Amino acid sequence: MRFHSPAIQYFHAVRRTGSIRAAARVLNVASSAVSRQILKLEQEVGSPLFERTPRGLTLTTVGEMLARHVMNVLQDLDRFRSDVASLSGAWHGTVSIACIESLTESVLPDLIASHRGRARRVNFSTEVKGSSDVLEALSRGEADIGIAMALRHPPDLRQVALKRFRLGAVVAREHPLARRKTVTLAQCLAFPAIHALPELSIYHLLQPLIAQLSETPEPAIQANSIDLMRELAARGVGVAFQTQLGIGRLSRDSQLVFLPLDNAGSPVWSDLGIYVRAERTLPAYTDSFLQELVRELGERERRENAAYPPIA
Amino acid sequence: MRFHSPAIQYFHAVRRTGSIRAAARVLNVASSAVSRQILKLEQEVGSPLFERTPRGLTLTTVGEMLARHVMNVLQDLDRFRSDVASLSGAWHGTVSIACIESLTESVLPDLIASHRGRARRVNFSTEVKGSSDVLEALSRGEADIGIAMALRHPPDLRQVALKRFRLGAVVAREHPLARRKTVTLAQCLAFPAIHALPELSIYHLLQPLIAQLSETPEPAIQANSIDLMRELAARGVGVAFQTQLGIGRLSRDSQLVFLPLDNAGSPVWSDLGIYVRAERTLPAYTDSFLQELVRELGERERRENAAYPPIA
DNA sequence: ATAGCTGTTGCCGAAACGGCAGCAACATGT
DNA sequence: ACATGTTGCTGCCGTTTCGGCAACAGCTAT
Repeated sequence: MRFHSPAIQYFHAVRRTGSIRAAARVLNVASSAVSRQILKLEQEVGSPLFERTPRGLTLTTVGEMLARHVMNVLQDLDRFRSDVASLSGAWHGTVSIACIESLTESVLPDLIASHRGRARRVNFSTEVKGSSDVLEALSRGEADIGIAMALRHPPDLRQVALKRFRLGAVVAREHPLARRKTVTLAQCLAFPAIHALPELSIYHLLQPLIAQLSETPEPAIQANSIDLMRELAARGVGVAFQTQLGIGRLSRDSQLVFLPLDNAGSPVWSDLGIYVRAERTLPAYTDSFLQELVRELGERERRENAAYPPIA
Repeated sequence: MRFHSPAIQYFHAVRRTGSIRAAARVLNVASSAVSRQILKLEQEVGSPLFERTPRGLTLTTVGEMLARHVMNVLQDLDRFRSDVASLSGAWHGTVSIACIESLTESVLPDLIASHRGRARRVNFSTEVKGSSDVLEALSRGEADIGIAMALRHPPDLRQVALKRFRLGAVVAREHPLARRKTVTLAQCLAFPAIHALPELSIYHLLQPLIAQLSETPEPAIQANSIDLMRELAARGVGVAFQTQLGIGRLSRDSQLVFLPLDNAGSPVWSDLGIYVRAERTLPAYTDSFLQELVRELGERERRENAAYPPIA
């Protein structure tokens, strides 16, 4: 099923690989063929699409516009294909997800497992990144669904849902704070703290609050892995900070305790956004998973906010 | 600028014309070429796209799916072209509008005239239809922007805005009712009435209300032209019904009087919707006009509802 | 200088495309 | 009933486009 002109597909490959010869290898054709199609395209558009550098090719402004068009075309072709396939009962395809680390402990594996229980022939491709990288991967068409901290998102992305989770301190069961219901940041920082590095968005949530405190002790440990921070907290090394999403199972085993943060009487929210390319219609199997994802996150938001009601 | 394979464009032409030979005439190619491209497409998709009848070709289910894809591709290509053109300062293109008759008296001509005053090279193509035909033309890709009574719209259309206007009686200045501020339907029907035929949506707004009345006299005149109905009312033939949108200028000249309907103490609303194909990104020049249209209709809605405040 | 990478360009065979004329199937009008 | 107009489809054949091979110039790193 290859109705679109080779120029379109070659251009797409060159954009992804950043090189004509690399694109030719991926496409299993000679590099000269790719080169010629690109030159033909540039002639038809009337303007260069790439800047030629000794190391490869970079998109020009017009090139980026064409890239957007080509992405729309190819993604919609995918959708068409899946529509035709599902007409004859074949419900299969690959859902590509880019998300931040908080989802990997419980939300995402639970959802994927249960979804595959029902739809065996839907495959998944997941990639864990920082929030801004998630959005970028989505913009570049490298993922279908993105889950990231809800920052300002570029206009070519659509925020499907926005869920708020309370940020809290995470400590081992034996920790002195563990018996409390909520904690303030100052109370936490009286103990050794495990802080996120700036590449994690938790850093940007907590930093302004920490800056307001009169006394800011040196962090005992800094890390860029939610997983590592959680395990450190479980071993009693110190107080870590994250949403309860990231410690679901361990919390159930009662090794870890989650204490929602109390910031001068109000909660500290961590906003999670679900994103999709705006100029796109998702294939049915992808949309189906997206709906479940939104529902599940909404359910977790409801449960957690019921378990930890707003501070009066 | 013809990057897309001939198969795509030929298919599009065949879908529009409903015939291979007619498509060939439009495309300035031999019918055999078109026939072969369609056959090739069907072979690649693995399923027939058209049903062959002695009179021409009709889309199959798969064909409609492909038509949707092809429409997305070609409309997005248009947008890409306009994006590239506007990069070099050339802001031109054609805005295609399908709308109901109420807009033709004042709203649309005013807007188009003022828009062309600022952007001389943006052309317009307008087509007046019934509400459901407007939506259908939009779905088929025959128009960019649709304005219609806000009925249930198909899922492939997006309602950009929804504005409510009061339905009222329209009478000549000398009419006995002309001195009133508002009128009830019963009061109107005491006089000869000019009714809309079922093909106009006003019919479907008024019919349920008329059915509730104990006494329903025969309509003096039935018509399917807003324009004609207005002119008849101006000549004192009877009472016509419409929103004030349709009688803007004549009302200013005081030949006609608009009397908002009072239905048991509450207004009778006529909802106007502005629609766009959902799976589509509009070219910049089209979007610009759309914004103005929404703003202008919002402004009229505000002004009219201020002039005729809700019945206490 | 050598080796490795980049994109581009002649040359040539292969594949795709399009035009012409003719086919069968069906509808319409005399 | 017959002629004439459709419709889409199919050999045949020339033209255009595409792709592979090999060679080239430009640049980088060793």
